[in-house]
Amino acid sequence: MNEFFKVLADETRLRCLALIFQHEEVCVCELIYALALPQSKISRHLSIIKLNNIISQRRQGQWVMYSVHPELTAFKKEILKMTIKELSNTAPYKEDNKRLLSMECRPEITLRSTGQSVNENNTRV
Amino acid sequence: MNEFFKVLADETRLRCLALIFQHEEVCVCELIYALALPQSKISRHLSIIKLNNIISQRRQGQWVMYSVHPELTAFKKEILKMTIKELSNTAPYKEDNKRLLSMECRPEITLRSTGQSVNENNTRV
DNA sequence: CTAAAATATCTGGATATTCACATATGCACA
DNA sequence: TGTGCATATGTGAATATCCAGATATTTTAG
Repeated sequence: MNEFFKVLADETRLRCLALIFQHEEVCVCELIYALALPQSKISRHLSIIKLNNIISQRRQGQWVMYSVHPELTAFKKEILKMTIKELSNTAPYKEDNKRLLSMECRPEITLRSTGQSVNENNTRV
Repeated sequence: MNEFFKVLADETRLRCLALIFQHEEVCVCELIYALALPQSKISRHLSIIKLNNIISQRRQGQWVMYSVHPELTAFKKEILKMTIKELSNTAPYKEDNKRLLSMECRPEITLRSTGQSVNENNTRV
């Protein structure tokens, strides 16, 4: 359990988690854009979150999409939901969300508009 | 907020918090006994929790009693309440609680039975 | 096959955390 | 005033974490 809180004990990881929870599924390049942080930093924090089974990833062509882990316990999901609700209207979380929404050519949008079904023909890791 | 989770990201601190929340008010020697850890370790972690305004302390004679900070936000209180509920029946939290209850001459009990007045007939442990 | 984009991982250094032990401080009581 | 209990804090070593920059891997496009 303290390992779970260790994951939440870093602002970069909370910012990633907030966007993933609020947008269902985001790819790494969207997080890099929205958080305006170096790619290696985002990628490393995502791998820490994933190691703790909070998120899962799937490759969609050239992109890797991250989403809430389907087997995340109700308790952890509730903690995250409450925390993100608490943070979502404060800096830098609010701005992160704005930047993501203003991003052009988002992979997620591209996938949806080209009719590629995100949930059907792919397996989650 | 990530600072708050940093406090929860350590098992010793979670164990201290669990007993403080469950018993309203406990002193350091009770925590040392219940957790069976070195005194300096308990004291150091308590000061970290206190620095984050999660608990407050008051001196009662020779003892220092710790309790939930009266101005702890509803959000943080709820997170802690949920977390402790989740942990209370697992090791080592369950055993901590048992040991505390089996402790003889607990200061808290002594204080209650003497009507909170420590200066009259308080005997040493 | 080659190049470029997206992502992951390695590396070394800076910083933070944790710990045990020793010591200091505050309090009660004889 | 001295002694002992309860608690806090200083110290240095061991360990963990975080970071930027470099490099590796996978995939798509040409």
